[in-house]
Amino acid sequence: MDELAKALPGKGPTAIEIADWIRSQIRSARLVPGQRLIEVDLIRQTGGSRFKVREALQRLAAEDLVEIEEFRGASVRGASMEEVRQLYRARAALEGICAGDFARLATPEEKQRLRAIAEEMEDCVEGGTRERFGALNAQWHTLIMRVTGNEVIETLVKRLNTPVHHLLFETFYRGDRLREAVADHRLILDAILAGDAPRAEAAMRQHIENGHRFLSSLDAAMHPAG
Amino acid sequence: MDELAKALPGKGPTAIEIADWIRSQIRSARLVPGQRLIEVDLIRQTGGSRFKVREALQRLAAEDLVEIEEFRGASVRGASMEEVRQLYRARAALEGICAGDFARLATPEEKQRLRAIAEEMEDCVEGGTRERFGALNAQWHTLIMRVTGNEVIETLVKRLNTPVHHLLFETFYRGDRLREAVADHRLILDAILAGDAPRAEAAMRQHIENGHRFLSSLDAAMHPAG
DNA sequence: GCCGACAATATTGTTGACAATTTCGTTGGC
DNA sequence: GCCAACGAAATTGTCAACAATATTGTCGGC
Repeated sequence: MDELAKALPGKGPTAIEIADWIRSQIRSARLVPGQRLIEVDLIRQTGGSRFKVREALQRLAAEDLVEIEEFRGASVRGASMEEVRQLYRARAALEGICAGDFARLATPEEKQRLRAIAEEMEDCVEGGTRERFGALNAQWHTLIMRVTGNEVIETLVKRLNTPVHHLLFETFYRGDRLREAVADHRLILDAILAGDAPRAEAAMRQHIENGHRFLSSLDAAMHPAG
Repeated sequence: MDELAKALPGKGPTAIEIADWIRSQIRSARLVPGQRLIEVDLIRQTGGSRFKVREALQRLAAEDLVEIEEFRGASVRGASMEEVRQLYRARAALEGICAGDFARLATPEEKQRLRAIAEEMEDCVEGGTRERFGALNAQWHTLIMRVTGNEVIETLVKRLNTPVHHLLFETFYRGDRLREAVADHRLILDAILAGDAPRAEAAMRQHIENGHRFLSSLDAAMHPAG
């Protein structure tokens, strides 16, 4: 029983906090696609009122993270492989442009910071945990998006990632893919250090396409016949 | 009194319909940034229950289109020029990649359709109305995004556009800018017809950057001192 | 044993009333 | 005339009860 959530202030959690909690449950795969979100359970688990819970579900529905059907309530929406494809294409566009901007605009200190994270990731392939690798990876991508101060893009990418986040830890972060990712990062870093914006952008796009291809092949292996 | 909204079925409008209605009001500048959205008024105007109206507002808040403050309710959120910059950068990335895909993947029929719209827009610069031009422009951009079947990107771009949509009709679609836009479209179309994906992408990015620059200069003219 | 109809339960949708808070007008003092 | 304190009105936040619908379990017929 994970009835944690909020025991902090006198008041109950706000709708945004409840939505964040549900979102984190989905990201960590404690809530899986198709699973129904019963209002009473959410009230018990979060300590929020029914009203707040419903507001939170509406917000999540606006993000297309949950689906609300009349008289059937909310359930976690799973992305189809086709949707995952579109989603990765959007990420390639957004993060690609950020990588180019980074190569053009980042200070030497920022570039060194990027290199430091990349090197720690390389060590992590053999010795570290998947959690550590995932955290470093998130830092790496975020740092690139942050340099131009574009919070809009950062928010969009984070939102695009949410529906597939659990897949990464389940199936993605294994030896082969880790080495691939590290090699991709190396290519991107080289282009950035050389100040070659177009090459940095192209390498970033390739990196994200590779991620999609890997995910796609895993799915094909799991659902062989069509 | 525009208490239109819904007189269709026996039942009242759903939360999504109410949200759509509010969104359209914002897009058409009948609701301006900073304006407060009073629940009672929305109930009168849409015919929805208070509960549905509040659900709709939550959805819009999740889209960052309205802001909800405790005990002060919802108000239309206006984007700062800095945010507009970030937003146009995201659009450049997303629509740029779509233009490249279009050049690579579109059928000859689709390319001809794009050319037809572009030519109608050219006629529209002199003889037509701003509304007609705006509609054609939306068709043009949508057609490019549709060809790869990427609804995710299409939805994102539409959402990114919402906060600035009213500015376009207020200040954007004047003689000079119209001619500029038509010239940009011509460059994009040329690259697409030549099957030159990188050039199409670059031209689309330039087109969107130009749009931002124009908007930015207008803002600078209106708020001269800083 | 399998299947459909019916009842019981569970879950969500809706409404109304009331509490908390802000906003705005008014009054009184200076 | 201006300003602060006060109070009434407006507005939103919350809750509980009830209605509508879906889901589940049970029973009887075949």
